[in-house]
Amino acid sequence: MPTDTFHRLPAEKKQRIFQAAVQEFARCRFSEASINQIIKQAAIPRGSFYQYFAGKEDLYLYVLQEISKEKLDVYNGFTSADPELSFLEVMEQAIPAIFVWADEHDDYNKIGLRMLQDDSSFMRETISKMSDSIGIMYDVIKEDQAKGRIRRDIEAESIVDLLQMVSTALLREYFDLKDQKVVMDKIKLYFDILFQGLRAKQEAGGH
Amino acid sequence: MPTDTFHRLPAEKKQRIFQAAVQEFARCRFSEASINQIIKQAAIPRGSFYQYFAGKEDLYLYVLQEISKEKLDVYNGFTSADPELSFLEVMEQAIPAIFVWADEHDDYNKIGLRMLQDDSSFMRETISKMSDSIGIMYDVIKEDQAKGRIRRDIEAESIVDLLQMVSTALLREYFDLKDQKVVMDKIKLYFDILFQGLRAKQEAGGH
DNA sequence: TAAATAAATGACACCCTTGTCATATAGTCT
DNA sequence: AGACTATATGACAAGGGTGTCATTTATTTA
Repeated sequence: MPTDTFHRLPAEKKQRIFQAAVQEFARCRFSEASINQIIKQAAIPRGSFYQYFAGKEDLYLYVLQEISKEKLDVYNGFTSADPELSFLEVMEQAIPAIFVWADEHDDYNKIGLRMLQDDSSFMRETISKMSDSIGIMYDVIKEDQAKGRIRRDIEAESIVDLLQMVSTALLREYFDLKDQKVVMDKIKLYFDILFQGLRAKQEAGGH
Repeated sequence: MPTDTFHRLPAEKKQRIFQAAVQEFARCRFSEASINQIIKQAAIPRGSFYQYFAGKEDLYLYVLQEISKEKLDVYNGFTSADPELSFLEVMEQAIPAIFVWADEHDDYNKIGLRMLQDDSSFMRETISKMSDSIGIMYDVIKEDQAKGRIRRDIEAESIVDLLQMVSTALLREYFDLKDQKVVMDKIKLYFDILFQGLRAKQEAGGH
């Protein structure tokens, strides 16, 4: 919750500060991010910063909030696809698209990864408050389980958790590694293994 | 490579410094670890530290080296098991044991996890130099593939990579979370899914 | 226009960390 | 003991970061 003063600022200045913050939070973890760097980059004096934000936490939450607004649209785009497709099919289609999108928002995704690298109590709380957007997956998975497309002996919650684990690790590599093509291949392969492990067993062994 | 002076130190003092370093590197990432804290904890004066080590990197590598020595014995214990068991069976048996061992070496494992949280160039180099111990798994997996117990359409390298990904994520949770029993259950379940996805398809659908 | 309210600004005090270095102390060798 | 080498030690300078506050500059309101 930035100050009223901040909200009253001309859009250009607000944007300049937002950009500087995004850049800094993408550069390094929250705990290591420096207000000094941000105000230097945004070209605002030290005193002004504290007139706009209570501190680093305040700015960070503002940045996340702004990014969430943009992200929401993208999520909606994926979920409102053909409802006849199974969860696994949707995922198979969505994964490349998600990574393409991630490519175009390098800074935002870096911030997301940095969140996972930081284990301060502030970040734990922040992360736990953010993980709402995944809820959408549950229903689709449960439906597939009802239709006998996905193993019923595993809770949908666990499936989401495992998929998230692997996704996160892959996303991390995607940004760390030079050769992103290699990671794309990994993604296809590893999800194939996971899906194979998740698929309900067929009566007759189809080959 | 600590100084000769350090090596000539009485064992008790060396141990005191090592312990203090382990504690600090378990407390936080390398980049955030403070020499000040270490010398305070080890109760040695500032000047002495720089008489023993070139700097933080030097101390860190020394600590890793000492830990590696201890770790090696444990790895050997696991790998010299019954050679008749398949890789998946060995893993299923080893996983609980590994986590029990991890429990007893909380500090060392925290250090390991902190390594993954740190993406300085120093840490990247250090990590890449350390990942030798996994090589043992390849052979076992390849053998299982030859025997038709594991899918042949996936390279052993990839399998190790995927298993490591999930293991790392689980290990992280294991130490972050209060309720470690929950994570143990996750471990069983997720590896079950992975193994299911890795298992070579049988001709007739058993059950 | 004068008074009052809002915003901008940067010097300052304070905290933490790192690496160095001159000096003091201990140990060894002739 | 005298000389010479090996250790120990903590004060210090330098660098970076944070939050505050008295003061200046705009803006608005009466």
